[in-house]
Amino acid sequence: MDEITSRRVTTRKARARKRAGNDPRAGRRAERREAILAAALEEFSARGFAATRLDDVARRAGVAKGTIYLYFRDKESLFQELVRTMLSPLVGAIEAMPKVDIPVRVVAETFVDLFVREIYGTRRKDVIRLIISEGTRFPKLAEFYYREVIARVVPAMRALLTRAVERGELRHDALARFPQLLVAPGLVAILWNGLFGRYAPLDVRELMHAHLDLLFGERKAP
Amino acid sequence: MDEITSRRVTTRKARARKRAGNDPRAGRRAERREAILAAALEEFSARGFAATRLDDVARRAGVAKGTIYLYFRDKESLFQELVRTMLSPLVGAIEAMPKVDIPVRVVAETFVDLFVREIYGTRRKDVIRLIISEGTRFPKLAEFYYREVIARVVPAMRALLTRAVERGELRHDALARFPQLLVAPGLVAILWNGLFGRYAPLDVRELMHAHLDLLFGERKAP
Amino acid sequence: MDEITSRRVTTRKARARKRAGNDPRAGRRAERREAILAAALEEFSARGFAATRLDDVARRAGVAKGTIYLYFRDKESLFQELVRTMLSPLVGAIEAMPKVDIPVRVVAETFVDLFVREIYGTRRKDVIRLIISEGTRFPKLAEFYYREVIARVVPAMRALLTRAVERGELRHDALARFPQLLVAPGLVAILWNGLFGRYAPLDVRELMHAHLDLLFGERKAP
Amino acid sequence: MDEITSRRVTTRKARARKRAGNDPRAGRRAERREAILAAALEEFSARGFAATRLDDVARRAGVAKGTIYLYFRDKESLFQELVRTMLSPLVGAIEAMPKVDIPVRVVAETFVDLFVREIYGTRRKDVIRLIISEGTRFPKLAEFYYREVIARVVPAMRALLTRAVERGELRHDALARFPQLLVAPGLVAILWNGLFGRYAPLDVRELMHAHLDLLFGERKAP
DNA sequence: TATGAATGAGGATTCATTCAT
DNA sequence: GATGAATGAATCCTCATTCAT
Repeated sequence: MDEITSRRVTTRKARARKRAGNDPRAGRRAERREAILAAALEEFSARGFAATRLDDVARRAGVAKGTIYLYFRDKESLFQELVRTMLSPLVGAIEAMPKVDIPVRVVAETFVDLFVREIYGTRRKDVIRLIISEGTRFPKLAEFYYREVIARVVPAMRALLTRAVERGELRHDALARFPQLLVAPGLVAILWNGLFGRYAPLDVRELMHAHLDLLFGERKAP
Repeated sequence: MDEITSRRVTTRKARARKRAGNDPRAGRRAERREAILAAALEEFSARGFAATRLDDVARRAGVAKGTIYLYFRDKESLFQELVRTMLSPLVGAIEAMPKVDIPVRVVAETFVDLFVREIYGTRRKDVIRLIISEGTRFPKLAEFYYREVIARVVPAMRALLTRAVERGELRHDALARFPQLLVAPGLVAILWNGLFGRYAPLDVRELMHAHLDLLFGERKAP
Repeated sequence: MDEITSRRVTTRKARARKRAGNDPRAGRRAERREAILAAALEEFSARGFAATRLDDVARRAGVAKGTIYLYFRDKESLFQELVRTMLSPLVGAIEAMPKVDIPVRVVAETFVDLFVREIYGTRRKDVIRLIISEGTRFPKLAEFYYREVIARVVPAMRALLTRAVERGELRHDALARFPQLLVAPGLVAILWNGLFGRYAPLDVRELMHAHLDLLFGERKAP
Repeated sequence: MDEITSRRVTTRKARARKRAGNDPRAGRRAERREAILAAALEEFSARGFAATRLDDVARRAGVAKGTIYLYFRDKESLFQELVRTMLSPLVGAIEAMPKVDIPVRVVAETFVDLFVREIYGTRRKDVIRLIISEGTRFPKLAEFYYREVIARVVPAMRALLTRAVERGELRHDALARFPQLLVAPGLVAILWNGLFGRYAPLDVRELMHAHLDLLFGERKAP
């Protein structure tokens, strides 16, 4: 992760002030950083990494071109920090996943809801799309995503599902072997709507619940 | 689609010869075109549209940079023709899909096999990845793909599945409402292996059959 | 030379206090100015005028970047004042050169010693190097150096040497016509050690005395 | 020297043609290279490395900005090749220096003439100035110059002079110990005229002969 | 047709200078 | 006075596209 960290553009004095919690500039600083990241997300999502002009990011963020370089080493670093920043809350959420045994259908529904609410319903959806689109050219990014998200979520899901199999709640071990099958439709929905949304929008929630119906049988209430 | 057609840069004389079917240069021409397209696929897949240099495409194809422009209007046109060329055989195959009723499990397995063999097992996988990665920036391409592939496959699948529901072969209409659920794992496998293959390769065939098991219950033979 | 003078950025009040000789901030001000000039010498010497960043000068001087502008109009002005400041004591020393006639060998040795001690042995050596390196791009600076140093030293030397010729102390008028011949080896030593010192350091003192031996014949004591 | 070599921007075919000696483009290529180098010398001499704009070099050479990059990797490489190209004939000349013993005064005069004609009287003078000005920032260049020129000339001179001392032609070993003393005035002339030429031009030939007079006593013919 | 040298618009990055705090 | 964040002009370099050969 070493390279995915912003330069600290602060002097000793400023840092002292910040430690004391009374730096009036810290807030403004954070704000600008946010603005740049938001603008970057917008632009990178619309055009991809290579075709995005930092000029446009700056304009959209309402800062001068040079200002971006006060907050991020370079274009690549901005991109990587964007992804990292957007995903780290998710990492936190994953840590907090239930360890006790819960009916598998409940687990699945919780997971689906989490996905719909926290990813599909937010700009994180765009970040996922960016990782998919640019991951090949940013192996470091793919690795970060794998390590911080995938390598935590998949085993956790697998453990839950394996115990469900053992308890006889699931007929097959298919889902336990391939927890990816649970999210697959969610990812497809993200991609589909990005590409074909204008011709035939796909309702994620409907899609996901149809998916759960297939896996676990009809549910009672919608 | 007007723009997704290559300029034919041929003289009147050449065209006359070609009509007579005795142009010794026609084969050579087709060969070069193939070489350029093959090189383009390689480069675009590895780097994405914007980061690909026509210089590299030319070198890989064994032609001069200027030669590309004798076969394709510009970089964008090369990209679009690449996708179109790679997908058109698929479009043909889809046209030939069975109209009579066949047991749904057989349909699904045939479909999965087709996907694994004709897409996952070929460079078409890379084309799919390109559409996913670059589709946002090439709405015309997304539209082409939607019209020529999606808009034909999805309704055809839906019809087959709907009749299966009517025949009582399927408990739910979930799959009929969202035929996307059938391919979702296949797409995820393509993306997963592209991004995380080095850390944790995913076996498509296994994944897809586990998926079918979930949808239709355990099968007999592998 | 108008531009080779620092702006005095002082308020009326401050100036009043200073006139009264009781400004506690005057010392502090001079100190900072020194610090900036020292840092500037270091940086300009190492990187040349164009490649020097004021950021680095500020950091090295322990002040903020903006502070430099409270003491110097701009980068160019800082550079010019640096040279001027470093050379002015030299100008003073030159004024005090002996007018009476002294044996020429003694004059030469005094001159050589002065050069070694006051130029070669100090940071002034770096200033000379800077004038040589950047003089072309700063005609004003070259002119200042010519007017304040060269145009005083050379005629003075010439006068001394001419009288030595008249007194029969020197066989030729060569040295009188070209007093530059006396310092030439000194300059070469400065440049040589700057460029090739790491491969083959040149001992100035040895070099200069060998030079004097050539001009005047072997001396008695080292 | 590895890095001081231009990229070969030629294909296999082109190189084959060149080997056959019938490439009609080779001449044009060499011409352009010359034009760029000439323009670069002009600009680098006038402004120094950092302050020179490749835009200006291109304009002066009558080529487009991008063309420079077909001949030189980057600005630094252009600079280094410029120096190398200008000095290599000199290196050849040095190799051809007399090994047999010749009266020392003749050696010195030959050397001085060579200097005046081949360096002072040509653009090589500017290259020397560039090495002096920029050498600190281009250690590789200083090293190249040291290795290819200095490390050959100085020992050769020293050998000649040492033998002259042994033959009793020279009273001191001063010159043998410091052959630099022979060229020192030449370098000073280069620098002097670059800086103060407009106020007080220095005649190299006169200066050098005055210098020789000092070293060896009055000469017969001018 | 094929070539590849040449072009120049475009975009990332740097850094002197300004100015609100 | 002092600070250092912000600015944006300036410049290097890349690469799609053209065109003479």
